[in-house]
Amino acid sequence: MRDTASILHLDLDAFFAAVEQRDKPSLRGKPVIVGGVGLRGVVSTASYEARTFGVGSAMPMHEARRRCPHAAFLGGRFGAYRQASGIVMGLLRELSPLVEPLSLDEAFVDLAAGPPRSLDEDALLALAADLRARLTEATGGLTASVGLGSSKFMAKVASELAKPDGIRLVRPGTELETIAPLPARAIPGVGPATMERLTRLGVATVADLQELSEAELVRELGKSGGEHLHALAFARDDRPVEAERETKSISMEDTFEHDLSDPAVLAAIADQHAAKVTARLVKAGLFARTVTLKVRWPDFSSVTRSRTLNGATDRPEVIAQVARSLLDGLDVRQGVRLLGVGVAGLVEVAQEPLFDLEAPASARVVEEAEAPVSRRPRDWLPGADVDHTEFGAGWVWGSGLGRVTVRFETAESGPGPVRTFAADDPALSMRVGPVSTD
DNA sequence: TCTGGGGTCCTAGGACCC
DNA sequence: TCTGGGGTCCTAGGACCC
Repeated sequence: MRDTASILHLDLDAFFAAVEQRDKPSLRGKPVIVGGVGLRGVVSTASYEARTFGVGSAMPMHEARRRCPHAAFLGGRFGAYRQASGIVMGLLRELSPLVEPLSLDEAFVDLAAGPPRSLDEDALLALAADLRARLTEATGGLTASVGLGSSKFMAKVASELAKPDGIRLVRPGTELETIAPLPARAIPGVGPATMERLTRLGVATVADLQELSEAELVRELGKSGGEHLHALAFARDDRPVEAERETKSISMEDTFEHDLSDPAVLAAIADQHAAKVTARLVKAGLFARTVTLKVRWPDFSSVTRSRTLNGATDRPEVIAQVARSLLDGLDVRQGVRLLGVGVAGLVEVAQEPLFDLEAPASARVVEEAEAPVSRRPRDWLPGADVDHTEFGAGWVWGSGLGRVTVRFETAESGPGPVRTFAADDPALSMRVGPVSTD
């Protein structure tokens, strides 16, 4: 905690949905839901129009469809989100070198670490207003909420209070009165399980939380969680903004449309996951010592099995072999809902066993994992960018029964016409380039 | 026809070592 | 007629975040 509100937290409003509305003029002002479009998908982001129907993040997609059947349901274009995010993070780095991204749509900035500037209230508010205006300009119409406060915690609380499309500064000295009336759930780190425990202790608000001793909270939540929560309840937070955070783990997992119970099929999927994870490992220039296999059962319970090797590796056949052997130790006859492979214990130098003189993973591995797959029906994900030789740029409105329906419009075009094609129409192709589907 | 995917951090028990 | 005590590593599970 410091005596100026010089920590900034920025949160892009309904980010994924907003990018879709920007690039698809016919969806502006309408409910848009981005998420998994399969049987078992969940909502990633709902536009504010969709939120008025009670649709929110992490909600099962079938529930979202029930609540808001007329919404546009899109699969998501991470290339486009990454591009927009990059523009925003670039603007933040112009303010200060100390920028800590939390995700594609969120970051902290330590304004006291930037060039010499006034950090008084008016100057900070002007800076935030200017930032928001430039952000909207640079991203083609996205909006962000900005919070300013004397700590990470207060900046985050402030941006939450500013939503959507606003600015909020919590004046140093007013932290306690700002947070006291908020629900305890508003404190980052208090999720459903912790809130359940707190409710049993009679806690509903942050003010209630302040009545509990640190010892009581430690007894209920453990040492780390209890001490941390007690401090935040009194707005005590001196965590620094950290620009560089090293990667601790890399993983890939997949929930299947239907549970799988064939060991050979599962082993093949484990291999594929291992190859993709290794490709990312190699791309990052890292080597891993621990391989983890994750399985979710039909009842949604899950188990993990891990093995730590003597040396660190970046070879896909090694990681795949370990994943397979971990899978061998599980009885999959009951069915498997999700299979994941991950690596941890990451280091920057190979520590292969000395007797193993083979070179680290070849470029071939990376190419294989990244090579574009041939076009299959499932590539016509709703919302994906396509090109037509005659009609130009458009996006997938829907597909099925060997057909794909496309709306031809772009961010600049205004609402455009809809046409339907055969799914294998050679005139139609997935768009490649910076805004392609990820 | 419930409940994604990519992460981080914490806890707890057992092995192992000095 | 027993059982010390830290520190570290590994494994497994769980809470939480976006």
